Order: sequence, then structure tokens, then C-alpha cells
Amino acid sequence: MPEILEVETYRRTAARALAREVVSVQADDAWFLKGGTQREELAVSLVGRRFGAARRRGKLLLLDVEAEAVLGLRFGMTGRLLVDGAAGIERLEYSSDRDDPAWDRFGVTFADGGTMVLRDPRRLGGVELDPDVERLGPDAWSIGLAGLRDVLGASTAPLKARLMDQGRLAGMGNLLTDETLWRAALSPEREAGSLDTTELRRLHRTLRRVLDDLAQRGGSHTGDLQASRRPGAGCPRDGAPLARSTVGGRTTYWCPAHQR
DNA sequence: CCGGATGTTCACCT
DNA sequence: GAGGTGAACATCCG
Repeated sequence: MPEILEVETYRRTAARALAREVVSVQADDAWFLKGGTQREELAVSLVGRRFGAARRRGKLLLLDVEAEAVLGLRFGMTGRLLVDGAAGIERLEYSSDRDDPAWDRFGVTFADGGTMVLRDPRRLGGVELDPDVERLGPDAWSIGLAGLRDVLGASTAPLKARLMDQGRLAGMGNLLTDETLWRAALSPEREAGSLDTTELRRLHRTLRRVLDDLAQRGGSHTGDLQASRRPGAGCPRDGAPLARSTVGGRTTYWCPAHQR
């Protein structure tokens, strides 16, 4: 997925779907319906109504349905949102160059003939009616210094794992987290609770800067570390050989020379 | 042919 | 309880 930056783009795409009457719902893929959501339930909740607002918490896109319900959309690694056939993001890293309508896992049709479709080749995303937003931590883009301190707490888990724990901090994916830790000169393997005040401030400042910076550049894959995410590459900052390991269950590239 | 890849969830360990 | 691992989802790429 789309990490937080891409989902924010989808949120703006979804804004084009607001205030248009829904006349039908396409939700035939039962696997794609999460949290016990039923197809009939979706139809009842959406048909005849309009989306009133497009919100986001971390990587979860939330569409308010006339104060009646909330439609939650998740995009997994390869999901895209298309409104009237156009996507906010034409091509996703690690997804497909093809673009097959057979990958449409969920959609609605509007009275004006337009559509909003969630197209996801790998079916890693999902749709849920009234998702429990409180299961997510605070949004990474707006978290404050004190909030970030709470996220790390006294945890002995690796720093990277904690930052990617959506229940503690919502929005950080694998690429953004590696980029942030690389820029902040912090090892992904550090115990999350071991940062001193200076390091915590540096992490907070860097996190904010990475999100703003990469949003402007065009996405989670536009970081300074990105081109070096391959075996044998050197650190773009100091040329030292990058380490590749698994942290928090995800492939991690980092520079042992300057990330401590 | 095989192994991974912007993710989440769950079962099963320690 | 806290962490860690591996599987599942499906497709493409090197």
C-alpha cells in the first residue's frame, strides 16, 4: 500500500465522489469484506445515500455516509482508488503495470453514471462498514512530540517495529520507516524505549519532515534511501555498506555506520 | 523455477 | 502480557 502518503492522495481522489447519490453497490468478493461486513448490509447502508466527507486515519480511508454510517477502505499493498475511471496514482511500486478491471474488488455506481472503484490485484485490501477506528493509534502525520513519546513508551521492541505498529501509531509503512530512521540516524534495532530526549526530538522532527518532503516529491518510494534498497548498495550519506536484515518482520535496509 | 515486494490478521510459539 | 515467526491473500518481476 500505499502507505500514509498514498492514502492521503486517495482521500483527495475520494473527494470527487462526495455528494453524489449512490444507486448501486458492487461487492461480490466476500473475501474483501472485513469485520463481518455483509454485502447486503453495504447495499442497505449506501444505496440512495451520498458520501458526506472523506477522512483518513493512518492508512485507513473513511467515507462518511450522511451521518448514518462510515465506509472504511483499506488498500493493502496494491490497492488503488478510481473515481470515474481515473486514479490519483496511476502506478504503484510493487504492483502491476497492467490494469485489469477484473481486479475491481469493490465499487459503487452513482446516479450520474460515474463510479468509485477499489482496484486491488493482490486482494490485500478490504472494505468494512463502521470500522473500529480506535484500534488505530494516532495519525503519524499529526502526532506531536509527547504523543510520539507515548508511542515508544518503555518498549523493548525494536524501534522500527514500534513505529510500524498501527495500533500505536497509524500510517507508517516499511519504506517510510526506513527512510525516517535513516535520516534521523537511529538504528531500527534500537529498543524503542531507549531513546533519550535529544533522540526523541530528532525522530519527531525527522518524521514530520519525511512525510512533508516525500508527499511533495510524490510518494513513499521517493525517499533518499530508496535507490539503495538493494543488496550491496552503499549508504547515500557516508558510503558505508548498508545492512539488510529483517526487523519487525519486514525487510530493512539501514546504515550501521551512522544509524545508532 | 524461486524468492520477494509500500500490508494486515491470526494462529502459535517463547 | 510482550514479542517473534510464519502463513494466507494474488500478481508481477528479476
